[in-house]
Amino acid sequence: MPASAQDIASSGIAPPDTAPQDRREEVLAAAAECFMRRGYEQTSMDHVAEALGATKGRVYHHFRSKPELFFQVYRRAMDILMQACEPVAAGGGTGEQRLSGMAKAHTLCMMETRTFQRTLTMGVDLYRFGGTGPEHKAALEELMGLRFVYEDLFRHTFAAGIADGTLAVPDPSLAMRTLLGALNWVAVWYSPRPGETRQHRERLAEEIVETVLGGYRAKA
Amino acid sequence: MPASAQDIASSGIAPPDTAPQDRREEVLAAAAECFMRRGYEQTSMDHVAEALGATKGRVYHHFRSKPELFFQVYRRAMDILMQACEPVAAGGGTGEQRLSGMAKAHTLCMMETRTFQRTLTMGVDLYRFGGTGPEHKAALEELMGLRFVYEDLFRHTFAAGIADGTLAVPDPSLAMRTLLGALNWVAVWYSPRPGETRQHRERLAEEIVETVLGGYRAKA
DNA sequence: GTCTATAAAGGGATAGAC
DNA sequence: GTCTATCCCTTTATAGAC
Repeated sequence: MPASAQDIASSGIAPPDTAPQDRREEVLAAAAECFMRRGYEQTSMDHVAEALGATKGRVYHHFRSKPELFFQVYRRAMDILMQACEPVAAGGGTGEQRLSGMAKAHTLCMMETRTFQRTLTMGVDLYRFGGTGPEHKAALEELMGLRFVYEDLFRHTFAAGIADGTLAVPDPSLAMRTLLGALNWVAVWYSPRPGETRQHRERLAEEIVETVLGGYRAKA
Repeated sequence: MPASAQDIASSGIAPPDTAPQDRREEVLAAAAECFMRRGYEQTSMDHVAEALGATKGRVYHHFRSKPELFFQVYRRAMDILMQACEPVAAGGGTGEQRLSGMAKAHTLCMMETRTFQRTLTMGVDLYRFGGTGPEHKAALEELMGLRFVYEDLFRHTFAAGIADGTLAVPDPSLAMRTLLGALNWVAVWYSPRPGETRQHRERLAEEIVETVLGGYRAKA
């Protein structure tokens, strides 16, 4: 890393080797961290700035408002999930194999980008409780649409698995919800251990997926 | 009911047939109602007062602060869950039968006190990450303890089911987390339909429990 | 026991300096 | 591109009237 956030902030100018896109990224990551730790309402723009070692001026330069900042974090979270799961969903194998792979990829996202993913969860509440003004209704609708597309990957894979005989659920839509519920909850209780490696996370993800997909009852 | 909240508020005195404990209950119920409708962060003390047809003076007379009010609501939410599941956990039947009954009871709580339960699970995290001062540390610890006791009901039932051969999971603790994750998520996506009855909810709860406990793979 | 009025603090957003 | 200073509104909490 060429320079810390503090260095950049106190210098007042962006170093030549830091692209404008990356400066914006830094603000976005700081916001995700804050939203996860304190929730949306209790996160102030000052908190986000403080996490950057900067002041509000920098945050407002990159994002018009607090809702705007939240929406961008939400969108990024969705992009991460989609890029992780879509290739698996479109790949080869039985329905069960694809679902298994998607579930593992989803779980790893919950572990490795949990600040973004927790913020994503809050977005649902914001939508349902009307926590932001009606002027943002349209933006929220669009983000909810993204979520629906992602969920559809799972619904369709369930349907494919039923068709090829490798999956058995009474209702693909309900199955998608309970599966994603179990996996999304990982972002609530999981926290990385010191010295943890990618291998450890993959192993844990596999154990989680095996537990959930296999069910809890003893096999007759 | 002898008098409405509005009547009491405008009279300025408590009727002789209303015990002080019940007056406090009314405030608590109003707070719970607000937390259910708007979530914790978006609820102001004025909102609670408004729901009572009163002003803040009344709320602050019974509860020191907003965190105090939150803690009391949290405790009530835990009581609801505990009273629903503890009898089933202590009842008869195989481990699988008890777990099944507990899961159904838990799911019904998620549906019927939806936002209430969401405030419960999400709200504690916000406090744990240190938004409030150390003066609430003790109260917070106690509430976390209640949650642990509740989760233990499920852990122990998993262990019992493994012992009697009706359940099969690699790790009871992990199984508890994925199961409660799937069920807690119901509070995120569920919303009651117009004209919905208790019977509809029970049927849906049973379908959810069957999907989760049975697993998603086709049985060989 | 509840109300009105108000103090004190926090936080969103903007303007203009550098 | 970031900072400082500031406006204005909301919210928590308290003081004292009734």
